[in-house]
Amino acid sequence: MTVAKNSIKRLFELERAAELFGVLATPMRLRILAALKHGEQNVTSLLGKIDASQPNMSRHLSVLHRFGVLARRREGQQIYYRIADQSVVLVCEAMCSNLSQSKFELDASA
Amino acid sequence: MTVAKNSIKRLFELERAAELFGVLATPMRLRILAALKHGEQNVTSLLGKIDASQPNMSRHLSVLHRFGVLARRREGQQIYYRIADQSVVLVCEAMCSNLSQSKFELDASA
DNA sequence: TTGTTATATTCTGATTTGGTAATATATCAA
DNA sequence: TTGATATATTACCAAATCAGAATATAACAA
Repeated sequence: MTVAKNSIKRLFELERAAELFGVLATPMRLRILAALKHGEQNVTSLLGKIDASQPNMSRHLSVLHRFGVLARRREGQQIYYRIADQSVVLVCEAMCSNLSQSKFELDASA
Repeated sequence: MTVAKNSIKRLFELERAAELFGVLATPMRLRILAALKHGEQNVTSLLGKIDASQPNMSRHLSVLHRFGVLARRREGQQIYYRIADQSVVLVCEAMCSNLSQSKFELDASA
């Protein structure tokens, strides 16, 4: 690959990285990721753990899904979301360990 | 520390993490970080490598500084910026390696 | 002083984003 | 079919954010 093509590739990579950082730039979405860190859950289950209106939860989930962070499957009336790419969790953990050497965990009361 | 206090702490941590992700959610600021990755530079030097107006560069630098990502020192008329906390670079690298197994590097022509 | 260079700040306008409320869709059960 | 439950989408508003233009400040040189 030529130098020029590498440049273009890197340009887009930074755009894409910035975009993904933007997806993570919301406490709600970080809470969702933390809640899903150890396994899939359906929307109602998430609503029980995270303080959000149903439409708002749905929208955040769809953002995370659209950018490839979450995958989903339907089972009857429920839709189960799961983390699609564990490396995003690694990014969150890197950030959180940066912040105070504590873990990226969800406490239901938070 | 009590469970409740831990919850509050985690709450703020996620807010803070989201805030920092927001700081990284701009291609310009990622370019600045990539450019500073291997050592400090003054503003003019950065302007020579990154396509941005001077006021715009200055503003992005001040955001990065305000959130503790960059440190700076004055030397005569120039102000030199440097990465204050290398762990932020690790976060960027985690994100970029996630994106395509390529390195978080700046190519001047990008 | 005055002028020049380096950098920062303010103002403004366009765009984006998050939240709420209301509505829509999809699946299931009867 | 009809009704109920789970989830998504749309419409709207307020707040945040980015870029560009103009202006301001700080340091140096003469």
